[in-house]
Amino acid sequence: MTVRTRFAPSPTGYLHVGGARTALFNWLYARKHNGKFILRVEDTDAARNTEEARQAIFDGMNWLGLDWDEGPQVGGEYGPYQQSQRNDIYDEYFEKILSAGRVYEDDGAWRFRFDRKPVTMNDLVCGEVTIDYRDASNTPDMVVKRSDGSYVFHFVNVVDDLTMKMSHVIRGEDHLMNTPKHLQLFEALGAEPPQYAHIPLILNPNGSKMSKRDEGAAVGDYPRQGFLSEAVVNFITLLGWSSKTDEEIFSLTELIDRFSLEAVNRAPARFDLEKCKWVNQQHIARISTEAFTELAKPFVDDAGLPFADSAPAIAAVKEKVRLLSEVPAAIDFLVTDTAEPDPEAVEKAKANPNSAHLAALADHLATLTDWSADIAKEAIGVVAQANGAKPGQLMFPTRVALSGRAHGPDLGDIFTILGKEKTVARLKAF
RNA sequence: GACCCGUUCGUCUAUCGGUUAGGACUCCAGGUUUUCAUCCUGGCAAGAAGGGUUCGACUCCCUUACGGGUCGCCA
Repeated sequence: MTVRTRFAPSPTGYLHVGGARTALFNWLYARKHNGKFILRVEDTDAARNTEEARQAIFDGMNWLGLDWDEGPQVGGEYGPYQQSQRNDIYDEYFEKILSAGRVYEDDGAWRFRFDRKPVTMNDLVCGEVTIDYRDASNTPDMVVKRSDGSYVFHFVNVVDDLTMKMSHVIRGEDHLMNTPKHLQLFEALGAEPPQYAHIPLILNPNGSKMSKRDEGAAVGDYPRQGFLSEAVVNFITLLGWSSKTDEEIFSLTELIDRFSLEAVNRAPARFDLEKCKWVNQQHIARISTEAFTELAKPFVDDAGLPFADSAPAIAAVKEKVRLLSEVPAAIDFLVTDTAEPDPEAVEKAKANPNSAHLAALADHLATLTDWSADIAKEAIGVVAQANGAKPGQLMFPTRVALSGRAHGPDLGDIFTILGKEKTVARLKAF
């Protein structure tokens, strides 16, 4: 049997992390088992659907690197992949349950008559779960076709999963109680249901349900906040899944290799932006300097810094930032003369007695004929010794004088990028 | 309210009856880096509560508490 999984978002808002993780787990499962991953747009709620939301979902999926084998834009043999275009199919399947006597009219709408019996599902994550459908007051017959003739979610979802030949349905735990309904529909249609796996929801740091406009909720915000897509993928996979080893930094292909539904947790996980940033830093450390420079370019451009001059500076801060968005503020003093110094750092440096030797250092550096990181650093040692100080003690004042910051790139990099003239000038000015 | 699912350091998690309950983030302290960061070492910190079952329970069962989910002619 071929593994076929799907992500079935409704285009009523931006792609949020919960949906992204659902998509991701389906994608990982399909890729791991050499199956197919299908994207299906559940746009039956005409009033709430928007084209922007549709595009946001595509953009989010593309950014995360989750490509689909069948669906909008790529087609496939079980299309169309938008529910708004599948009405003939729904009519056809509705006719089946109608002629089988499983639906009855109620106020112009059509309700599906449940079999009054306990329904047991064998969930790949939650295990065996039984819901008792003998109690009709708890499980009233559901509307499958509205009085305006349109079909409701449960019906179209099942017909689509059936006709699109889904083998596994991995979805949020909020659908767990819907599953018996879907199982009954499959049974009424005489079809074999897919395997279900309900994954726990993602919660806010305070334990409340994560929803729109909560920090970190919108996938679309991550690129402009300076996250790498692989880092975000890595992090949200860790929310509810574990490799069972001490490792936790994985590339997309490593995740495919290690992913399994058995290792998915049952308890909801809270979203921790701090750890997400740390994961991002780990991924930045793993990519090449060239790749990092390219990724940082938009941020440098947006900050109005000249990218052409910035490349060496960007390379110098690769190991210093957690987010790409931190790059401009980390390099501005290297590529412009107008960067605002940090008053706290300046004050601290001025209070440092070794700052008194900076003038001597400037004079000494000015006499040098060759210029390199090593030569300049050696000069610090010479000046320090001449003034009865240790080389290390002169490093901090020099750093602040040149950068206006207490933290930053390696001093050698600063010397090299600034060059002799600017270095001497800034030391004197300080 | 009814029905489901869940509950290990503040957070993400390992543990599938016998461990000094391990790792990671955060925080703190050292070390490396003649500087900053990275990095390394160490530290703080957990089995919701109460009953069983068992020679032995974080692990299995029950109860309670707490958290989440679902109860639409939304998806």
